[in-house]
Amino acid sequence: MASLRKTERRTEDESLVETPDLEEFIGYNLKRAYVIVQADFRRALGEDGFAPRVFSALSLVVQYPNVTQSGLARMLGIERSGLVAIVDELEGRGLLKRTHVPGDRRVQALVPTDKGSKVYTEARAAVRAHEDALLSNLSEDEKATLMSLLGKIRAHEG
Amino acid sequence: MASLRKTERRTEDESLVETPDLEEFIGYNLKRAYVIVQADFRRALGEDGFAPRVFSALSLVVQYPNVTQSGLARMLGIERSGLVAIVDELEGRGLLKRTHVPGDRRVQALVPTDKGSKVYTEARAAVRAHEDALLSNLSEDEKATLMSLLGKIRAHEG
DNA sequence: GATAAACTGTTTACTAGATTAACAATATGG
DNA sequence: CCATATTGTTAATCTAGTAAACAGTTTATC
Repeated sequence: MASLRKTERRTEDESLVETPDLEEFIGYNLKRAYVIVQADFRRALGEDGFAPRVFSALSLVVQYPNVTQSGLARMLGIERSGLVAIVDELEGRGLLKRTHVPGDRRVQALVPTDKGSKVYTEARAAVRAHEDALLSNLSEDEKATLMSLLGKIRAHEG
Repeated sequence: MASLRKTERRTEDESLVETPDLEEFIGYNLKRAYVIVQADFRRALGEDGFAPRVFSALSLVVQYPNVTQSGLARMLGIERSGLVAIVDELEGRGLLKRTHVPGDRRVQALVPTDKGSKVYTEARAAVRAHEDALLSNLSEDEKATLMSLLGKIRAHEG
């Protein structure tokens, strides 16, 4: 009998079928995994929680107070124009303020409110809990490895 | 001096800043990595290449000829309604045919045309080349590990 | 065999996320 | 001073995807 390539297998009826090409592709697997994590994120944060990108923006504003919108967009890897709605939402919910900066009248630095910092800390705990639960079938080592490998892909940023 | 948690570091001006929380989250890293791979996929396949999801659909139709649209949607993890446009595109480009099945007048099985099979094989080569190039900083072992870890996340599918 | 329930492909309406191009206000570098 | 660049913003557009409804058809149940 001819040897089988590792991507081939026998089906119930003994016809020869390769395992789907798709499963060989990192991109496809990345997408499918991302969809799962993202859906669970939303489920975990509930009705009036944050969308992932809003959470990300708040996170950076809390950790880098006085960041400008341009700077924040750059960090998030999105366009300035796309950030406006996100900042509008966070400002509308009273979680940050657009403040202007003495030396440059173009920029408005983003500063978290007290409520923003508090809400962020709670949301972060919820996100951590969601990831811990969802990824409970990965060991700490495996999570670290995954991070590191994703980091190698992210090295192509910028 | 107090010890620093591993997420803390000194900045140029010696103020204490944790590394951004965001970077701790699998979801965020997954998303950023996915954006990069997806963008490179489109760049590599060019103007009138396939969008990732159209490529995925064609792949499955070639490997599972006579799959139904419902079945294909299930495999791809999307809604039946969302698949219609994808199949329309592939049929419009002459890469597959909707054919009806003797025993069930509801379903139309999807069959790749000769052109469809040929075009798929070429596209697959292009996608492999894109991934090989983009992920050239990962060893084969690392790629296999990444696949396996993404698979553990995908275990939550269905 | 009648009737209820379920499934298939489809259309329509909608939402989310994102990009591009343009703009006025402002800042910076020859 | 003048050209160039940057900032935040709006408006138009695109893609990917969902949800709800529908007609046609099949399956299950009584």
